[in-house]
Amino acid sequence: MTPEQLSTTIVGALTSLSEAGAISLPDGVPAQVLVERPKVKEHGDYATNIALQLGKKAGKNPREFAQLLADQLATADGIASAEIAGPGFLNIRVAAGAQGALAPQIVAAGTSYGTSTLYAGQKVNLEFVSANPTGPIHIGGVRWAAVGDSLGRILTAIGADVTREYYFNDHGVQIDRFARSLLADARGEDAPEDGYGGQYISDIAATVVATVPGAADLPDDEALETFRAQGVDQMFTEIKQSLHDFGVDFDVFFHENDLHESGAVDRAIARLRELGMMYEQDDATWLRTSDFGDDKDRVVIKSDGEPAYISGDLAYYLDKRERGFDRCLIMLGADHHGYVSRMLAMCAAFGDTPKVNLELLIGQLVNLVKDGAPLRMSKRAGTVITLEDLVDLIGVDASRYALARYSMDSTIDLDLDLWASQTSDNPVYYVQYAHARLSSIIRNAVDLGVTIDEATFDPSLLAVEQEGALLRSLADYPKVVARAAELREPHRVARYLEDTASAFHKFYDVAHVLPKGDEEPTDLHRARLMLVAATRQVIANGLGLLGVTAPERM
RNA sequence: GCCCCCGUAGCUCAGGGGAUAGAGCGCCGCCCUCCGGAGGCGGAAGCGGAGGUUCGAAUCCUCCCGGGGGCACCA
Repeated sequence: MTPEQLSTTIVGALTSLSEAGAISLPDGVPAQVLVERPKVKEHGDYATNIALQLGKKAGKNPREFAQLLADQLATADGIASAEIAGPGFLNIRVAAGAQGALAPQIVAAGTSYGTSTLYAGQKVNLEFVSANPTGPIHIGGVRWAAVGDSLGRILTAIGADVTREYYFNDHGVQIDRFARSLLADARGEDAPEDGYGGQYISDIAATVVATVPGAADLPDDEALETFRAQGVDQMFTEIKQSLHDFGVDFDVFFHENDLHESGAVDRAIARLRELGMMYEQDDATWLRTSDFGDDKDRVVIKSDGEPAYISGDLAYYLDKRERGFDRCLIMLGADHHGYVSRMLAMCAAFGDTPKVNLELLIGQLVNLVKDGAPLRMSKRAGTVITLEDLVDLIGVDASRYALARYSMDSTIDLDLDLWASQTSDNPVYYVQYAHARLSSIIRNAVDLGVTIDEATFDPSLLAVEQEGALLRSLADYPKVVARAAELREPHRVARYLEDTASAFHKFYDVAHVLPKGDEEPTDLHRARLMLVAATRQVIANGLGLLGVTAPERM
């Protein structure tokens, strides 16, 4: 009995009551009802507020309505009891057998447990990181790498066809500054005033010189072009490698340059012109974004005839839509939130639906704390902490978990001493430890001759309170995944895993799974082992969605 | 000045309009003849403030006070 099944059961009961004329629902019987887990265990396994919601509409007081529903539910399969509480809550207890039946289902489903078809057939483009190749990925980008990749996994789990995309800005003045910085370094000159600093500039400059001997001695124009092309290439290779080592692989690296060279920018502008969304003023060409909620209109072609930055965004968005993406998601840092309204307006100007065809996910910044003080300087980049710095300090698993564990709406302070601790308590180890412990039990079971078999499994044996609690936690998983996907909130998966790990430890504390000493394996041992196997599967699946390893041993 | 995010336990953060607001860390006190004590149990401790909507608000709305980040014919 999962919450979804319970919801269906309640809908069935409402239907019966309605058909029997016991209640009259002006709006009809709802397709599903909210079933939640009470905070207080005395309130039962599940609770629903449906009587509070429908009572008034049905012309009855909520408690009276709840009583009718409770009586009807009492006859339903899998329901042990239904009691009215407070103003009209219905507290429901599920029969032990109905609850335990989930365990073998999870084991049979394996890695597919928790997946669904909510987004089946939807093509989703997920753009994240997209850092300029002028330096290593810094801590802000790392958050999007962790969260974005996890979100991609979660959306895939609900059936979406996800493309991870990195918008590679190789077009503008940032790149020029980068090239000039490299050249200056290679020539032993001071870095340009507006240039990039840090050891990595020297490293890359040296690599360029090694690849193209004499590059620094070329005439300025040629030298700059060589350092630009080679440097961007080097930097980008490095970025891809670090992301790959971080477990993040993109399907598409999209070059901004291509938009300009292919005429895509011109086409996008022409399209908007046809739609009547453009006008000329002060020798510039403007897009009417203020018609769609933006503060003011935006210049698309500057008075000098050059395209403004937004022109690339227009073309890029149109390109994604033409590639067949129903939903374009873009993850940006809080320092870019100013773009949101103009981007959504741009989407509307094309005749699309903002927040459906185009969604901008804004995430807040990350501060790192070590030894109680903010950590700012990188060994290699000098100015900011990089992805490699973070991985060196706490490892890939802890990095990904730590960054994905918090709501993106929160500015977070990561205590590196906590996340680096491998022997002390630390949320990622708490969850991984549970997985290792579960794996260990399963290993030992083999030695002791305890086997799980769906045919002989008796769900009613899982009657201890902690077993029920753990089963209910496992039953929550599909909904947690669906909700994390729909809200674009991967942190829900991490929090769920912590709750489930806790439920497991509580179970483990009171229920011995394997035979002690010379004891012969019993049905109870086998039933509990089934629960252990199901729990291990769920935790492994959840960690997989976060891109964190599920260790068999630690 | 305008816009976005945040303000919940000593710290870092969860909390789909529901009942007695949770977790980890830290602090105090307990629990190992047996499957991994990297665990479990108990305790102290909290929704920035004021109004409003609602049967019911940490959650929705308004204002105020704090903190962070943005407001180019830059990219």
